[in-house]
Amino acid sequence: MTASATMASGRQVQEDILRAAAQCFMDRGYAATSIDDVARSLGATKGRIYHHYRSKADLFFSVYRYGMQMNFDAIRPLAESSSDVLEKLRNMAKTHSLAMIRTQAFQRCVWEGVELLQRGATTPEQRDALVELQAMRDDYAEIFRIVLEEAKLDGIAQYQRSSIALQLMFMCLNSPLFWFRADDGSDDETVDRIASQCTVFALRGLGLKEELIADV
Amino acid sequence: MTASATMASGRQVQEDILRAAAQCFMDRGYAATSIDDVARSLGATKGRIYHHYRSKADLFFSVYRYGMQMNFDAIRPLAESSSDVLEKLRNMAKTHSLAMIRTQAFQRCVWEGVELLQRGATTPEQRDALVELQAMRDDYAEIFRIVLEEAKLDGIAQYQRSSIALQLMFMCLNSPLFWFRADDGSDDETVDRIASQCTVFALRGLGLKEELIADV
DNA sequence: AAAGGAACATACTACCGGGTATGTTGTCAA
DNA sequence: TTGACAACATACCCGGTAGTATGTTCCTTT
Repeated sequence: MTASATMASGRQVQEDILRAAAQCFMDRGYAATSIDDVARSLGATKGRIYHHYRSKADLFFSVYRYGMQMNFDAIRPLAESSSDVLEKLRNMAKTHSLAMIRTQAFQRCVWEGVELLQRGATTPEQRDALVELQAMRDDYAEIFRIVLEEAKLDGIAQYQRSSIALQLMFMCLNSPLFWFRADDGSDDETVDRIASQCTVFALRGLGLKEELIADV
Repeated sequence: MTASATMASGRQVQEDILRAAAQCFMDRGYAATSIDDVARSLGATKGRIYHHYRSKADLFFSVYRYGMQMNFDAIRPLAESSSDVLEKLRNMAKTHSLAMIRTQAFQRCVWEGVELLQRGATTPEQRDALVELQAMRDDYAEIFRIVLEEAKLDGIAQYQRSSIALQLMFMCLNSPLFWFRADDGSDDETVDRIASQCTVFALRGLGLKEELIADV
């Protein structure tokens, strides 16, 4: 009983740290965030964090992984559903955009993690960790790419280079990451409207006809 | 003669520093870039840079301003032309996207500058400088917004909230900033094709009919 | 109840990077 | 020719930060 309570609170502590870290990394960026910042936002000190994570990079990577895991959990059931391509594409796009808003801090860390790899991650171990996370992210994008190609074959979507089309679609769906502020109008209604407009824009961009998008 | 030569080389030196700084800031981000990095990439030392710029922030802001100036120079003549709305919108969008690719390093700094302001810029003076630059950027976006609203009134474009539509359009046009690599296929042909696809995607997203986009 | 360890806090080190103070060299004007 | 200044390079200072080493407290297990 006490053991399970301890374990549960142990997990809770980890999640608290991840959440605080995600927020700090979003607010100031990876390089400009100090471990002390994260600890202070928890009302704690370094010791707390270094007890659970080996380094600043390790903490950041955990945030990255956690964010990607949430994305997979949200999208995989939709991708594996038996809906037709159109329905699948619309659902996945909308769900992804909603996830970007709802888990903004984590997804901003994912974004910066991608940039960290594009640049030169310092140590080789960090590079290895980033490469693995990047592979996770590529797998996620691959789910969308497959649906996209199928939509193109069905004549629903039209685009030239599929890699660029994928990038552009994600740019639209991810867009709220960069300008959405959680404090102003963060009721579900508003959030849904924002995600809708982003999704419609993305699907239009992919060449979907207006009547196929109307109810998004 | 020698005086003008000195002045000219003086300007050249400034531009060299700005270019090197833009590249470094793009490669590693503002916080992770040291003045020594910039100096080293110039085959020089700190002294060279601090002789021309008062601080790291000042250097960064100069890169920001220089990048925005290039954007204005490219877009203003188009916005002031007597073309109809459709032609104006297409030209401006395509030109902007091309500029993002061609002056990538500077535009990445503009992007990060916007983020720096959204976050809390340290000193008040830095904040003031960033606010002024942000105003410059808002003025630039305003040029596009006006054309957009006109296009909507003409029934050419369709969207809900114009602020979000503007964001989404820029996200698409700016997209190459984040995945384009200058080293691979950087011939004009390829660059033009990329900008085209981004522009088509953006215009579609804004609700333009297919026949109005065909020749972009 | 005693020992061992989990879960931290505190105190410290080492280094890096922004900024400055000072030295050096070439150029130009009087 | 000389002094003054531009255009740097060199040497140095110092604050901040990642990481570590060492307490301290409480809980759990036997």
